[in-house]
Amino acid sequence: VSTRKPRADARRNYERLLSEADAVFAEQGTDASLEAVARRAGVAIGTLYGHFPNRRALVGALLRERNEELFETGEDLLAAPQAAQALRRWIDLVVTHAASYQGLAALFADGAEDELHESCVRMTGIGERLVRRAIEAGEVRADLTGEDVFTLMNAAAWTREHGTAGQAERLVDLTVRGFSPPERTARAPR
Amino acid sequence: VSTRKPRADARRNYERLLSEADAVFAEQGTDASLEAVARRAGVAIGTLYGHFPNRRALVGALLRERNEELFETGEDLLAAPQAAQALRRWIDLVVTHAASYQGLAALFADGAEDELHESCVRMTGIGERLVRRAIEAGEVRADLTGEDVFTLMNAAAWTREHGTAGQAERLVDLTVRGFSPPERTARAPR
DNA sequence: ACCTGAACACCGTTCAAGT
DNA sequence: ACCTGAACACCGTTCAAGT
Repeated sequence: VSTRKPRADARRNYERLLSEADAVFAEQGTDASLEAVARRAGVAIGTLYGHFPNRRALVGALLRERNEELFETGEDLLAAPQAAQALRRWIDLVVTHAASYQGLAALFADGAEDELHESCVRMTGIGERLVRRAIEAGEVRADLTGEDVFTLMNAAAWTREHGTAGQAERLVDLTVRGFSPPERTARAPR
Repeated sequence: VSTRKPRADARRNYERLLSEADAVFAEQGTDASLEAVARRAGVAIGTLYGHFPNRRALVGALLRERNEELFETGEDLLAAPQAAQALRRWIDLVVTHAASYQGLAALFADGAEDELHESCVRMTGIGERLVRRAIEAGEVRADLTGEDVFTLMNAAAWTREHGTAGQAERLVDLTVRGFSPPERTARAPR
């Protein structure tokens, strides 16, 4: 349903809304007043709703742009030599990224048939592949799932929002330690 | 600054506000409309504010009553035979308890000089003693702190709110596994 | 095709007036 | 000493009217 040539002012308003939303959400979190976003973008509130039917749509459009780089790094990590380390690095990256807007973790976790949900799916996909690789390398326990990783990332991002970065890092440290496979009973002699 | 004899209607309003707040928060979370609470309690909104200057105060008063049993169980756990198991049980109890009102984890984590904060302090206190005992028994790593436990409890409670109970349990499982002390290098012969 | 902004509903919080 | 409820500020969301 894409029109080929959006009106020039519409395109400009769309862009300004996105860039002001980025600034406002970074300052005040994703619960910030949408009226404030419209005001700062210099348009009426109805214009904002014309482009984005709800808050999730606005955040979703915002992340589509912001996430490109993150996803590329994620793909690269799939080729990194140490599977478990790569997984850990991915977790740290996403947690840091998610903490850029306060409230984002909740939007991720709540889910809906959304563009925002698309971001989650892509994130989960990369996480799942990283997990599978680490399992095959015997570097994490065999029952670890992509969902476990998704859960941890959201929980840690939320902890960053509502606590210190240190607490969040510590949570990730401890949980990732729990990823390790059970102790081997005996080591084969050489 | 406590008056000895509060007026009978004031006392009744206070109680009704507490009990309706419990119901409303259980249904709609701690972000629920305070007007709705007042309405259901049959008092004007100003009466609610007269008794509780803000939302945190209302939740705090609510928890003071609700937590008594929890804290008693916590004290009992300090005498349980297996230190690490007791710690784990404590975590599960608090997570379940905290999940009774959606949004409670955020109120816990955000902190302030509050009655609500008092509940957190008592919770943290019990957690710290359970951790110390488990460290002394050599059942968890020596660098584990009460704050780690507090962080995990909040993160897991939040996960329960914004996901499934299964995800939250899994997060606790994995993290608690990370509590374990590093593998012993050798076992002393008998 | 898009934008405007008034309109409606709802809420948090305060406070002058009552009893 | 406590309660009432109007008042103010603010926000989300819709939609008829404009261009």
